[in-house]
Parts: sequence; structure tokens; C-alpha cells
Amino acid sequence: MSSPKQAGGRPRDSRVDHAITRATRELLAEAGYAGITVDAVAERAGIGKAAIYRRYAGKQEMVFAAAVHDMSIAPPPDQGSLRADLAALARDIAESLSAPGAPTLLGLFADVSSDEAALTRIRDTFLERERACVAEVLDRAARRGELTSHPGLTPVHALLTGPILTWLLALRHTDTGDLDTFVTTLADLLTKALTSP
Amino acid sequence: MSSPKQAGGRPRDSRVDHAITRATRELLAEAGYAGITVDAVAERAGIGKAAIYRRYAGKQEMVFAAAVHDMSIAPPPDQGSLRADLAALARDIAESLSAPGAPTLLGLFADVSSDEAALTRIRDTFLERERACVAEVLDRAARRGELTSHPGLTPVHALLTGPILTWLLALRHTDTGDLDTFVTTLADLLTKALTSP
Amino acid sequence: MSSPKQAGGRPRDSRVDHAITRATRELLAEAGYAGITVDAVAERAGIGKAAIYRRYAGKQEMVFAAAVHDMSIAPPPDQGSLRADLAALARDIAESLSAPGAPTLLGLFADVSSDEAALTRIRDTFLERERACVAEVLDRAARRGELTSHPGLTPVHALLTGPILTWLLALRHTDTGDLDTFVTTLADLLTKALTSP
Amino acid sequence: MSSPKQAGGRPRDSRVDHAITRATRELLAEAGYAGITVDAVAERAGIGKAAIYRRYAGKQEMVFAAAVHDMSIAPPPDQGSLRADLAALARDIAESLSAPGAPTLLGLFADVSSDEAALTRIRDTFLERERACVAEVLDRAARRGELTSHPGLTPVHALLTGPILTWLLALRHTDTGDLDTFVTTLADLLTKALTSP
DNA sequence: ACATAATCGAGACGGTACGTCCCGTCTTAAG
DNA sequence: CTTAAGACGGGACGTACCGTCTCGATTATGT
Repeated sequence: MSSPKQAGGRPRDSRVDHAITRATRELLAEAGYAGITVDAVAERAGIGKAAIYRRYAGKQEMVFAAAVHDMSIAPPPDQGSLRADLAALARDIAESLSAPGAPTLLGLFADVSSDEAALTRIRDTFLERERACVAEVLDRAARRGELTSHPGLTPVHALLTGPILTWLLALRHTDTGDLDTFVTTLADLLTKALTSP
Repeated sequence: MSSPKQAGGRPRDSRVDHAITRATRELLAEAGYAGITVDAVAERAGIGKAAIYRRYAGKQEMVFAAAVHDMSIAPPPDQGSLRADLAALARDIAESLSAPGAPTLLGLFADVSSDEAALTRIRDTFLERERACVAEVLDRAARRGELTSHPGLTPVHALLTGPILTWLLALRHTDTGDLDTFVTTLADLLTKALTSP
Repeated sequence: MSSPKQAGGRPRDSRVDHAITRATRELLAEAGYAGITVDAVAERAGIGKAAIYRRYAGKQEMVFAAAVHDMSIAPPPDQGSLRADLAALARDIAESLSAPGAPTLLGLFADVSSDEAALTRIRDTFLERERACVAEVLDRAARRGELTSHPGLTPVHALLTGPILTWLLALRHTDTGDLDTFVTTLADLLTKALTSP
Repeated sequence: MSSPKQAGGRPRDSRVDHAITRATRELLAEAGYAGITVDAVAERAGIGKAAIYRRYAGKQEMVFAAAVHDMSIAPPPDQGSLRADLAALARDIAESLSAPGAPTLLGLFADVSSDEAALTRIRDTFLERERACVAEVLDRAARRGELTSHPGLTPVHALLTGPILTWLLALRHTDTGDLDTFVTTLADLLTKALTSP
């Protein structure tokens, strides 16, 4: 993101970095991904546009940098069982994707969907953390003896994140239940799918 | 979508409708949702912009109309078992979401995420069809005696569509397998989850 | 300046042309050539920037079009003598170059001095009119018998316009006299130079 | 121009002064007044921008300092007659204004035309030298008895510099003759104007 | 010898304007 | 009333300069 070059000259002011990130997050929350503008971020942050474009190649990178910061996720503490671990992880993922995260992430994916390099960067930054959490949870289950095998990391990851994303985006308004109920049901179904012989 | 007013005067030219739809789809494939412009569609279609805005309320509606046409799905013929039915349905959904469907749908969702009315329209047009297919497949399983109960339509729908969407968008590049393998694994896991006691 | 293409489509709105020209002239008078901006012109005129860039290739062309309109010059009515004709013409030129004309013209010359094509266009539009006036005045003198020969159109033109421009730009603040006095002295000296054997 | 403060500390490096001046002149010749930038001068000179702003209050001063260095003129040696003196002086002035002098001077005048103080500084530095030369030439003529009276320093100055500036800027491309011919004609006409009874 | 102080190149800073692009609307003439 | 063409007001984009500032390093002078 930032240029690694920092030989001579005045160093970057970290207060500017924070001001950009904070302003971006505020405006994402207020106006959403579609409604954010670089000029508005600069004005809100009290900085010049050049300071933004010195750090990020464009609006997408700026938003990405601000958004992923809200989406940092860590493996949940061991809950004692696969079902409880999955429920905890699902709750974490759901929280990280909640407003304004999900639409922002979606807008980003849509915006960069024809830019393979940018897509890869987003994937690597955001998805890899989730993937590592999934791997940790499955490892624990294997160590407990709950699982002797599983269908692979990617399907489990997809079955965990995909339904949550879909529910938040589209099904929330259809469903009669709330997010907690959905997440619990999801963890339950996923546990069955993995532990069924 | 189209204006209901069409009393007297020259009737709309249906070739214009088709030209708009075809041009939109071509440009979606070439440039993606973020890269498409109304001017470009009009030029490619050899028509005027007014002809588009007479039919659609905006860019989003135009794209939506063109995109959902590729996404119409119907309940698959009875495959004899829940597992096979789920696999067939998953395959149909995966196909309907394949390029350029998924990023387009995402861009639309992101664009309209702050417009509740438009969001509802997209949801109702696109998701209801899927939901009906899921219901049909579950009904068949119930009639066969494979299922005595299930956790509700929405969770099953989410567990079917969500992982496919996520895999197409993000995990495809990580996974070693192909779409068919993933879809089969998904149907398998889902069957276990539903039929496990 | 304007594109000659005008086959189909909505025609240019002449009120927009006038609004641009008026706003440009007002802002030139208020802020000078260096202080004018395209955004300010658009705002003052109550139009979009695109309407300006549809007509002019850039700021320079816009300013030029507005400035030359103020600088139209015509041969003065026959004053009965070369001296009186020159005095009248000098007065006209001085008026056409007076604020904000002279600095504007200068800024333009400086701005485009490395663009031979633009320079030629300015020259042709502005200087040719003056040159024709000089020619007319010399012709009259020849018909009256005041002149049997003259050193050429260009030197006379230069001796008329050059001193006025220089005085307005630089010497006005040094000189004790006013513009009228200077113009009279100039016409007097020029008459002597031309009629001296 | 330069700050008078220079009590303690590291003294200014005169190589920096020369590098600035040379780079400014090179870039003026290449890109003209409108095309020159402070960053470009600094880069070309291999120095930092601060070194420029430590010496000059702004771009205009920097350019002015570099440009007038090419424009210093002195009274020509006595040529024995008013006509010859004027021709020699006209030639000197023409040379001092030749590329890139004239457009640069113009750009400066246009840029500072709303800044009375800067305008005065340019005028005093540049025009006063010319004015002194004109005075010297007229004095010689008076001492020779060629002139008993003249219309004042300012008109003569305007009639000498103005036509040359105008010719260089605008008429050069129209005229069939060259600068030498024009300068000779100018000196001739000016002599007639001054010596005619 | 060593602190003081102004210099140096490099480059980030807040601003401002540029010229381009697109949106959704409006205005033509032709059919 | 629809059509193709295209101008309209509005507004965001990303770039380029301006003149200021901050960094670490250098280079003289005054003690």
C-alpha cells in the first residue's frame, strides 16, 4: 500500500494516516461505499487529497485499508467443543461483516472484480485470516478426537462465511429470526455435516 | 420496470429492448459492473440514452434487468434422492452465478445497499426463485421420507447459495479443485447436515 | 473554436455561450487573467464545466474568446487629416487595450507563447483588425496627398500599438501625464515621422 | 531578493545560486514562462525547493532574477549622430528582449499585474536602465545641437521599446523583413519624429 | 574542541485548479 | 409518442503545482 521507499526527505506523518483512516471509516458508516468520495475524506480528515494519493493508488485502496482494519479477526478461545468453537467463530465473522463492513466489502469486490491484482490483495489480506481461524478450530476438534477427517479447509470456510454473508446481505429481511439464531443454527448444521459418518 | 404508460402514439420498438439487453450483457462481460456506463451501452446498442431511461429508472435497473435474465433458474427434475436433488440445484445456482453474474450481482447489492426499495426488488426477483427451488427439493425429500424435519427454509437456502457465491467470488483462486468438485462436496455436506439426527 | 459538427442532437444553447462570455469578462475584471478559474466561471455562469470544455479546448481559449469580444476595433471616421486620424485610431487602440484588456492579452501571449498554433490564432483575430485600420488611415492620407510613400504597414502598426501597450503596462506609473496626453503626443510624433521628407 | 540575514551558521553555497539561475534559464528556453515550475527547476538544478524559497519569495522573483540577468543593457558608445545612437540602442534593446526574454517578461508582467509592489520592482529594475540609456542618447544629441527640445523621456522611451516588443511578440511572423531591418527603420522614423520642426 | 546556527537535498504537507468522465435530464428534428 | 443524437447542470476523479514544513546530514563561525 504505502511506498516502502523512505530514504531521505520528510517522513510521513502518522497522524495523517490515522486521520485518513478515521475519516474514511466515519464516512463509510454515514454514506456507505457508494456514497464516499475522496474529497470528502480529505476534508473530513483536514488534509489534502495529495496526502491520500501519496499513500493509496485510488479510492478503492483507501477504503480497503480502512475497512480491513475493522475486520481483523482472531481464533476464538477454545470453547471445549467443535460446535461451540464454530458458533463462536461464526459470531466473530458475523460481527466483522456487520454494517458497514459487508456492503463495503461487496462494493470493493465488485469494483475490483476486473483487476486481478487488487482482488488478490483483498483476498490475501482479509480471507486468509478467516481461513487460519477455520484451520485452528478444525485442528482443535481433531486433537479432541471429534473429527478424524474433514472435507478440506476451503469447503468448511465457504460453508461458514458464505451463509453469513448471504444472510446479512439478502436474507436478513426475509427471515423471521435474528442474527444470533441464524448463527447458532448454522453452527449446528455445520457440526452435523462435519461429524456425520 | 417498464413504464406502464403506453396508450397512444408510436409503440416501443422491441428491437431496442433487445439491443439494450445484449449491449449491457456484452459490456458487463467486458468491463464488469464497475466499468459499465450508460453512454457506452447506448453507443454499443446503437440507440439513444433516452431510450434506456424510458425503460429503466437508472443504471442499476438496466443492469439488473439484463443480469437476471441470465439467472433464471427452475427446480431441477426429481433426481430420486435429496443428495442428488441438492447437487443438481447447487449446479444450477452455480451456473446462474457464473461470470459475469456473481460480480454483477455483488456490484448491484453494494450500489443499492442504502436504497431499501431497490434492494427489496432485487431480492424479490432473484432470491425468491431460488427459495422456491429449495422448498421444492425439501418437499420432495419429505415426501420420500428422507427428512422428517428441517431447520427452516432460510438456513438451507443460505447454506446452499452462500458457499457457492463465496467460492465463486473469492475462494475459487485459492482452492485446488474445480467448481464441480466443490458443488458435489457442498451437496454432500448439506445432505449430512439435514439428515443427521 | 466551437466544433463545426452540428448534425443531429440537441443544439447548443446560445444562452450558455453568452453566460460563459459574460462570466469570464466579469471575473477577468475582478481577478485578472492570473486569478480567473474555469470552476469560478462555470459557477458564476450557472452552468457546468462540461459546457465550457465542449466549446473551448481550455482556459486560454475561453478567455481569448471573451477578451477579443471587448477588443473589436474599427477604422475611425475620417478626421480630415493624417494627424487627426492617427490620434483617433490611437485613442481607439488605447481604449481597447485598457483594463482589463492589456494584462489579459499579455497573460494569453505568455501562456501560449510556446504553442505556435494558438499564437497564430490570437494574432490573426486581434492584430489583423488593427492592421486593417492602420492601412485604411494611411490610404486616406495618400488620397489626400499628405503621404507619397511610407515605410510599410508593419512598422507603422508597431509604432502605433507598441508605445500604447508599453505605456499602459509599464510607463503609466512613471509618467506624469495621462493617457490622453500620451496618445496625442504619440500621434504627433508619428505624423512627423511619416511626413518628414 | 536574497535575505540579508546571514550572521552565523553555514553560509549559502554560491554553486546553488548558479545552479538555480542556469536551470531557470534552461527551462524558460524549453518550456516558456507558463511551462516552468519550481519543482522542475529544483530537480534540474539538483537542489531542494527550500534552497530556492530561501533566496526568492516565489516563482516570479526566481524567474525575474534569472531573466533580467540576460537583459542588462548599458548606453551604447557614442555613434556620432542621434540616428546612429538610436539604432545602436534599439539593437541593444532588441537583443535584450530576444528569446526567451520577451515572452518571459510578458508572463511576469501578466502574473504580477495585480500586485502593485512586484510590478514596481520589475519596472524599477528593468525599465529604469532603459530609461537611463534613452536619456543619455538624447543628452548627446542635445550637446551635438541635433535637438533643441524633445517631447519628454517617457514618450521617446515608449516609442523605442514599444515597437520592438510588439514586433518581437506579434509582428515578427507577419513581417517579411528581419529584426535588423525593422530596427533600422524604427531608428530612422524616430529620428525624423524628433528632429522634425 | 565543541556548541550554535544556518545551510543542504529530499520529500511530505494543506490547498487549489485543472481537464476528464459519467449520471440522469432535456431538447432538437425525423418518423 | 418514439427514435438517435447529443447538450445540459452537477459532481467526483486523479494529476500537477504552489509555497511551507520537517527530516537527517553538513559546514562554517564563535567560544
